[in-house]
Amino acid sequence: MALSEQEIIRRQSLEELRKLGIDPYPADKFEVNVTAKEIQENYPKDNSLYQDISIAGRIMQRRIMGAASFTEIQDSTGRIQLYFKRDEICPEDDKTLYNVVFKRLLDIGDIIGVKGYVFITKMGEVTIHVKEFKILSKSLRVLPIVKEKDDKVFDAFSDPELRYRQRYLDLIVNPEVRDAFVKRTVMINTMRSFLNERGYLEVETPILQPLYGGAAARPFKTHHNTLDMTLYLRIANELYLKRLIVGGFDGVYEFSKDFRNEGMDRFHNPEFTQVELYVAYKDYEWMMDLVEEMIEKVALDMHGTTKVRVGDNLIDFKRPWKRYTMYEAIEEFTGHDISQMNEEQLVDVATKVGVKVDESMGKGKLIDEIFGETVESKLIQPTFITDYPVEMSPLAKKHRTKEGLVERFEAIVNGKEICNAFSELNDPIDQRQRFEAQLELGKRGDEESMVLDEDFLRALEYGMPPTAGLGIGIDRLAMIMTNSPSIQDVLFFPQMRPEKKQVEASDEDFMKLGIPKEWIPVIRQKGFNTVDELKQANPNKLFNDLNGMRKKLKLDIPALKIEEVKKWIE
RNA sequence: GAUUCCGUAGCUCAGCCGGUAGAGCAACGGCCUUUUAAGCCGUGGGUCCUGGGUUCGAAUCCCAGCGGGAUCACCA
Repeated sequence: MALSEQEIIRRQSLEELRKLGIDPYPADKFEVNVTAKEIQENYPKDNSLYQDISIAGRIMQRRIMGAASFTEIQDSTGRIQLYFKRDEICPEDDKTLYNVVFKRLLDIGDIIGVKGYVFITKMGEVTIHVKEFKILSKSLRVLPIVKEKDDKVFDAFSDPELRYRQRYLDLIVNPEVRDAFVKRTVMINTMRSFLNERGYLEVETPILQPLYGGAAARPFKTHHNTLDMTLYLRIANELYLKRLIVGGFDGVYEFSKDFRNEGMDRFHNPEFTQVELYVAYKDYEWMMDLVEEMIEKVALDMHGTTKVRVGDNLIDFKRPWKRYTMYEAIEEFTGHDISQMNEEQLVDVATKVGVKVDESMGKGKLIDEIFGETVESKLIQPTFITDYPVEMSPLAKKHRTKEGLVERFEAIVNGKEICNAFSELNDPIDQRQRFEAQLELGKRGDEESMVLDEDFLRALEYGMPPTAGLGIGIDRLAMIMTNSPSIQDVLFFPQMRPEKKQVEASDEDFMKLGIPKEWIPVIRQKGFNTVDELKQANPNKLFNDLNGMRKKLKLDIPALKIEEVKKWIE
């Protein structure tokens, strides 16, 4: 890859440092005894603090004025200004360390360690007066420079493609990105300790599964060589966790990466995270209480309040949340009471509210579609929707009193589902029939219908206690809790198409054609990266272009002759 | 997968009624010993995403491709 002018200069600086006996990548540790944040917070309150400090970070800004300079470094906690004074850095006659190393060979992006003391400048900024500094890592690429004044950001590093492909850069340059990810971890930690406090066991179950189950989705398929068999990446871990309940655990949970081979958009990434929880001897009513309590606690731990701003909405997670049955919700938002309707009447309502109806849709699917079309996006404040049609919920227990429904709920926040839970179906004979009904749906053309898992049925036949189960979409919840409009903002490395890798000929390949070494950079500069590309060039044009570049770059090498050029590409 | 918008210097962007490119920041050379997206003077830096086409001439117009965003479909 051809280097840009600035990259070449940085590599030259690197060499110069080495010539001066400075290792740009030293091996020894650099002891840090304070962070930028600690200084910013505590020094203004007590000016006797931090008079002998050692701190390290990345240079983010430099203002050089003759014999004194200000530099900002950034560590993992934030930024702080450094004050460099020539005669302090270089007390003797030799001013190289300041004039050459600091002023010329150091760049924005380099990582340095400094020792000194803290003071406040005339402008009122907490600053470290540097007594000595050490280069800890030389940066060879130019950092995008984001500047800020009065809360206005200049030259923001905002190109989504660059930000997602080079998340490390995004994290260096955009502090709010870093915050969102820290908050995501706070969220997960809160949930984990909430569940641990209740005595539930965190477990791990297979990601590679011979049968995929527990949800309705298309899987990723892979192959195990030794066993010579197809394996699937899990789309959920439900069926394995329930096997553990059969095995005698009272409560198990798993934070799991699941994989679904479906479309990608701002709410979907092919791999995503869920937490699933199963608790024996409980039901879905009990689980609703748990969800409310846990999510309220998440909001409090993350924001110190139950109220969270998400886009234009202020969402309040304070308990208790609203609860509707699905039929009530549909009636409230559409005026249609569908609770007693048959398939034909449902098709009629669905069509009226704008659902595209097709052959493969059963009664349950129709109700689900009507709900999705008319209700879901209108539920902004946390709301539980309960009692779903049995056809849509092959793993949920039949409702204790309502025919055709199951004991299931979803929590909807900001118009999106964040969790799904039920009283788990533990009747093995009913479960077998439900799987068989799924197979029927599959035959009708539903690509996401579930497959029959014989071992799971065998486990149920041994007997599973009544159990409440829950799945929470961690990424969705993180989006809401961090006010992120896209799932890509809460995943460090969202899925992307791979970058195009350019094939390039080596210097040797070009030299084999008889091209003098000093001309190779010129050829690359002209955009010829492979021998083939070069051979396809018109020799006269190539000859002209190369000599033109020689002139433009004022190269001190003899001009090419047309015969030479022709010989290369014959 | 469909529709639509976008792809110019390291970054953010202008130029797009066709005549081989500009600004700010960053870089380089000066001046400046507490500055504040520092300032001032000067300099350099570009396969204008790729490939075709139209044209005397394309960053600019047309077509195709690649990459990305948004919306829709599937889904969490």
